[in-house]
Amino acid sequence: MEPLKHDSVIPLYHQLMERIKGSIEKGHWTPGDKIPSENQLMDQFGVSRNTSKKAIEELVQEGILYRIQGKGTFVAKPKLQQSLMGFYSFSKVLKENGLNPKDIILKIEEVTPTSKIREALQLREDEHVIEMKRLRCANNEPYILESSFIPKHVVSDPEQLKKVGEISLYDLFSQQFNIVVTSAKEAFEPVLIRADETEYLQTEEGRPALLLERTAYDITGKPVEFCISIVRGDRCRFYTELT
Amino acid sequence: MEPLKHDSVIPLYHQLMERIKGSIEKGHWTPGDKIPSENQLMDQFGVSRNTSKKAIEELVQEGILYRIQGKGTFVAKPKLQQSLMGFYSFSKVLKENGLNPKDIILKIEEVTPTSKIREALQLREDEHVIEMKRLRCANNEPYILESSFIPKHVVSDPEQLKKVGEISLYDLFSQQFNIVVTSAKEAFEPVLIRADETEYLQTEEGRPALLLERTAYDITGKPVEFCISIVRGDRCRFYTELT
DNA sequence: CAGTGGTCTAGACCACGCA
DNA sequence: GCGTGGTCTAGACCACTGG
Repeated sequence: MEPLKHDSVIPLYHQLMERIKGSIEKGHWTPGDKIPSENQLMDQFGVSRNTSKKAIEELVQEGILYRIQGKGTFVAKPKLQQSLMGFYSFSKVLKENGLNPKDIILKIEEVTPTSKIREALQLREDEHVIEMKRLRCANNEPYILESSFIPKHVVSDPEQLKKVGEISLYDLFSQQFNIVVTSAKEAFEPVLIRADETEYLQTEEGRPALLLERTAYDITGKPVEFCISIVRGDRCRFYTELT
Repeated sequence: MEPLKHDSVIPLYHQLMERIKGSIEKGHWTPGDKIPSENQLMDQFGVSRNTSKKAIEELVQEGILYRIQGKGTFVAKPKLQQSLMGFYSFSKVLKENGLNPKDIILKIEEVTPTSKIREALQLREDEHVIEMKRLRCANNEPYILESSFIPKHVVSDPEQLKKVGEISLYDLFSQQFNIVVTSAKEAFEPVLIRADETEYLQTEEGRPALLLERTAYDITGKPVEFCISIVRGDRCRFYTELT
């Protein structure tokens, strides 16, 4: 391990943060693992304890680590898994109650991205993406029609994507492709159900729906998924709190 | 000013945070004011610079203060005023650009609340509310049709509500009724424009729109406003970030 | 230039979790 | 009892802002 640059314009604690994030990215440490203590980092990188502490505290602030007094510092689960766990990827969507979620994969194929998708995923002109189209159901009723676009270079084996029936897409990213989704941007607007969507969503043309666009980013800030969802308006209600 | 308790179980930086927050609450310092520097706080309260720094940094984290290197530390505006400022009350709604917002007041009158409104505002059976219905425009085009329901007991003089043309409702609450709105809950869902709304929103029946319901709370957690908005779907796009 | 916040060091004592 | 994180001190040098 290279030493930190003590004469750099980049603060030591910031360099140390990058090292720690790097180790998580590379998979040396995974969620739940204990990372070295403040004293160990201090010796290992030749900084004071306050500096190693500051690096850790910032990462705790970012939700990447968590600490337990007397025990140690640990790698946290990606935040998105906390809020987007299991079913939809949208933050606070829910229709109360214990839904029985189920996904039907409609297609998985390599496509040429539209310019909108290419821009969102920051792709070069010639790069392809994998499109996965899913119908997301709860209690065997369709709620969401969703297409995920994933840069081809992040999906080592598209066959693996079929597993999204069993585990969530972001768990799959982390386990199969070694990509941890840590943040996302969303935009949404109300729309009407289109004729070609009625078949899947089992509703009528012109009914209210929400169009949701999400771009998901890995720990380095690189976009790894662009997702377009049509959400049935009669079955979902969205909540937020402002504090 | 009493000294801090150096032998308390409560950390010094935490006590100092309380003192600073207290000074803001009591109005000694108001948004934009410069507060004492780290060195001044250090001398004044008999702590080390790192301790006064930590207190300030925590308050910056909470959004109560902000710092500018070389200039000083300043009191920030309340968070809700940052996100709900001026025009809509919804957090991240915007259609980019410099809108020229304008509200048209359609009516202000005392009404008997529906059970839904009574529940949201936690009212007794016999309590009345003031309804204020507004058409909210930008660049002279209607965007939002909005009804605010306010418990009668918080509005000492309904005439004052007419001022919402000039200042925001929450500024009015604070200045006229001495109520500081500090949090809110929102729920939204896609709907279709109804016939009776077309006249105001200058659009056609059946077009996509967003129905937004917001309950606003004062600093004690008491609900002070329930608001129902119809937002034109073709003119607004909503953004959120998940981090 | 003096004052501010930003970074960093080298110490210290404490409360907590665990063996 | 030892290692952990939590708090705290007393210094230091730096970059930035303003007069």
